[in-house]
Amino acid sequence: MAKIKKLPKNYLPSSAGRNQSFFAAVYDVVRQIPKGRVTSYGAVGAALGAKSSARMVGWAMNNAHGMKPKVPAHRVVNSQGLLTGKMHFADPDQMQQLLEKEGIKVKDDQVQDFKIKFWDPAKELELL
DNA sequence: ACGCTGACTATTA
DNA sequence: CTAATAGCCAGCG
Repeated sequence: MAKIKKLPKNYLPSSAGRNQSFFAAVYDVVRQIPKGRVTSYGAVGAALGAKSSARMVGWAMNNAHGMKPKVPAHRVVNSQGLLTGKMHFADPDQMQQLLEKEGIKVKDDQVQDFKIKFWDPAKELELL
């Protein structure tokens, strides 16, 4: 796997061909999260080589609202499997509803079987 | 340019 | 178990 260190400026998304920003990479990864799976901010960051920048990932999600390519931010939860960012959705309950609709059980803002539903981009996209 | 903020995480008490 | 703290780094005023 090509190791990406600290988000090089010349990071080129799959087809964008344009060095957007750290967010482009984040969105790209988040969009690839399979239906019925979830991942964590730290995992996404780790896949980008910025494992310590989980906040940046979350912050990127904040910017993801209104993105043309829909970003399934509801599939991204914190390391505990908690829907910490649900409050940032148009409707707080939307996040849980979407997850449950995809077959993910959510109880009290917590993803059930989180370790089973967890999708690690760094591992699944190792060939990227 | 400087300081504050934040959809986080891991560590320590 | 919960609470507090430090590390992290890109935006924004």
